[in-house]
Amino acid sequence: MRTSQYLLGTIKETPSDAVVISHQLMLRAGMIRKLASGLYTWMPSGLRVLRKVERVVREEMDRAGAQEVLMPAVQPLELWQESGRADDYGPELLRFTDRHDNPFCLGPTHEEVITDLARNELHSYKQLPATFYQIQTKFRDEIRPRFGIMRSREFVMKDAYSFHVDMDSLEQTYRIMHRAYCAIFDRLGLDYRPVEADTGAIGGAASHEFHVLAESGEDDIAFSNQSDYAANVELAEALAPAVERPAPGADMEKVDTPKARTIDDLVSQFQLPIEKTIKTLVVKGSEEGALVALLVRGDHELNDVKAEKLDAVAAPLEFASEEEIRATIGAGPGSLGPVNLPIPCVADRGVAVMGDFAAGANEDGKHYFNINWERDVALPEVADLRNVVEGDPSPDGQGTLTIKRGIEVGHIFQLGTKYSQALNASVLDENGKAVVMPMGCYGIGVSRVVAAAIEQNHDDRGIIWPAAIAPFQVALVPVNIKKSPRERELAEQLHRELEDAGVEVLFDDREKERLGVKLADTELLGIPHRVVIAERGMDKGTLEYKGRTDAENTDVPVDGIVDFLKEKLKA
RNA sequence: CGGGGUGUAGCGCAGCCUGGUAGCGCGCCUGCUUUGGGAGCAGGAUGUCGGGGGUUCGAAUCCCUCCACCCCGACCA
Repeated sequence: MRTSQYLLGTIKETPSDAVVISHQLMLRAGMIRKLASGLYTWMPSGLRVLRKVERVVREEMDRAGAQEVLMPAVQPLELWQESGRADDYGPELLRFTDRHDNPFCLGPTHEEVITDLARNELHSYKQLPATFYQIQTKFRDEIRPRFGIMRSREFVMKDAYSFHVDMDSLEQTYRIMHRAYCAIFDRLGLDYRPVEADTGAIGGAASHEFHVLAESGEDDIAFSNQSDYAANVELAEALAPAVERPAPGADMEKVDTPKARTIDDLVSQFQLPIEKTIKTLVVKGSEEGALVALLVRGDHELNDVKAEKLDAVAAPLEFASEEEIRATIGAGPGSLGPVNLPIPCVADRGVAVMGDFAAGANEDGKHYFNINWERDVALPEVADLRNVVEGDPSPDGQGTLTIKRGIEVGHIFQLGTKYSQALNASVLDENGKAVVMPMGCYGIGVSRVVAAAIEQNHDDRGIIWPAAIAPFQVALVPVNIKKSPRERELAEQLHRELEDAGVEVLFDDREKERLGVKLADTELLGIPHRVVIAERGMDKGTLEYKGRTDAENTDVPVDGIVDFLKEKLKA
């Protein structure tokens, strides 16, 4: 490929509305352009990367025995009514009608369509298990698209669905898919973790998310430093502390704290250790109008997924307003605590082992210090309520937890019969009896993988592509093709030889650009290998090679360069 | 959806407060020079100042309205 004939589209200045690095670099490198909020055009170099990710995914899905299909992006809303999701999907599902006034939607996912296919095509247990996948454009009308391709409204996804006679078969395929996903992300060259995930409203037996580790990720991932344990922080269990509750020390006292409305105020104004304070969070109860207080240590955070699971607490979790709190407790937020609290209360496991701690007195501007359970107030129901923090013991008993940010790029799920039941997708088993097929579903955000790869692999000059997904393998850069016929001739010849050898090469044949511009462009685009053709080296019979992450140039003999590069590409 | 912000040349921005016919840098086009890390000089093209309405002799600027885009949204107890 010749740069002079290629829509490179690199830009020097960073567009002002891009906040994450992958978005900035994709725009600057000319990979994408925005059409509207959450909608992007893939430019030539970006599409090359996207296609490479697709290829790896396709190869591994095929290898895992899945069959590729392609379903329509537009779906009859009728199917969604049949599954019951038309009502609970909400405005993320873009709906519209055709000219006959029939309702349709743009597919955010394809459970309904594939299950419809399965009920029409699968009739016998002998056809099972069967796994179908597609790589296709999805649309979700996100409330707030952001971070470029990372959270866009239209995006490319690989979605797969498996059908089974029984749960054993589903589990088996699930394990195969788990392995296939690991193979995919290994090949893509990404630092990732499969983590246990919330099975959410759908229930189901098991679910794993695949996260690419990167600072800009939107999820917190906790994993053990000594075992394979990894889980979304939403899910990671905070074990009960191994220590006993200490015996009470000082007497409880009521203290005037007029200027302490937050834990931070309290800690700084009264020199209290933060681990000796309690936050009292008031949320709506599951019964109409009821409030429930949740207690976590001052330095801990409430985990709303855990809180929501409590019987007494309303789901989804909703915090009480200041007015509601005042009306029932008689004091405002900032002065709440477990002593003399007129509403039910649940304490975090960590709170249950505290002694001589401080909390609000349920009177404005007053706190109790040196509270002790049982002596001053009965110990309420105890539950795991908080987010795990770095250094907590791993829930599997091995090692301690590290927490890192992750970008969710894959999610696999044992669905069970939610959709097959609703759409009546069943087969006859070996006894001639109809069984509703348990299903699995398996997604990879293909376009998001591209952004995640950049988040994880870049420097101040631009993108550093993993070998498997670089848009080009080699950049061929003559210093001054206009002035030097020798350089031009050699460049043309190498270009031919490399292409004949099956190497994907970007030949920078622009006459008007200076060397610096050409080098900066190849670095911004992240091409892994670069060969500079210069008269200076040609006099000695050498070319200059530099890997994208190399500190120094390497001189390579002209007649050995093709083999040299082939060797590099093999590694 | 709530809160905040921004819309001026292809891109990044100034001008707006204090109304008087629109500017800078980059990019683009032409020519000459230059050529080992984002060149120099000279010349040139490009704007419904987001849309609509209003105030005014006169509106990018003031007022109303609509739209688009961006940012933030338990962490406070």
